[in-house]
Amino acid sequence: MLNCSDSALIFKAMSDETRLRIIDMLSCGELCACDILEEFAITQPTLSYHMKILTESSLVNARKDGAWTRYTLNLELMHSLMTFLEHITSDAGVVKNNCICKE
Amino acid sequence: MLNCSDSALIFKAMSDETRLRIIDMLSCGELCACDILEEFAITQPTLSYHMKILTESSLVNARKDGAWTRYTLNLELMHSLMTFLEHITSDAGVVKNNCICKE
DNA sequence: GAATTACATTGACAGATATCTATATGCGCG
DNA sequence: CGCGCATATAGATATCTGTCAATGTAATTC
Repeated sequence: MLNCSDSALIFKAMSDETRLRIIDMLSCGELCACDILEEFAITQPTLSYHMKILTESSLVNARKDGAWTRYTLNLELMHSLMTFLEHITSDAGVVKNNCICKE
Repeated sequence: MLNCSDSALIFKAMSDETRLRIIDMLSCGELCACDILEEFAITQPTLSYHMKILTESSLVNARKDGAWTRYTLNLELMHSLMTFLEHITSDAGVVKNNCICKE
């Protein structure tokens, strides 16, 4: 189960429109950086920077294939994130030992 | 339905551990700033800054009650956000006209 | 009405972020 | 090997973020 600290880092990775659109694209299947780059008005190093943030947060998996880097969405983590959201929005409380309503 | 631009702003508001813990606390019910402040090792102006980010993103509603400001969670927006997450992780694609898998 | 409580605003500042240009790395091919 | 393509890294820079101390504002209480 994700905690608030881990989730904050994941949400930070998702706090950029470009990166959300990349996630949306990857939901359709594996893509290489050059496929993604075509869809945006950004330079190649900027995309590389965004992909690094997405992979370091584990939201996206990277796989080397010759000269290409193939990216896929980490659906498992996305689902964990949705579970986390359900918990912090219900009075179950993720931070059970810290939630003042439990005192 | 939320788009990537709106959602990015909401995720930015959620990209901080303190703010996630505040959301978790509010899932138990209405709280005033002083109740929340007690749970953190931050100063009152810093909490005020975080509450402003949460309310401006519409994740949290603020209500004046005499000297107190009472905060509640905007569950409707949280649910919209979960729906958005489900969409960008399925090949339905939020950015339908932009998703390269549709070309 | 003076003191206290609850909260917001301001100004300062260190550190993080997003972007670019320039350059490096590493693979495949002729 | 040497060239071109795909991607990463480095360096520079402008802007944004989170935090604090100090101060302001408005309601409450005595």
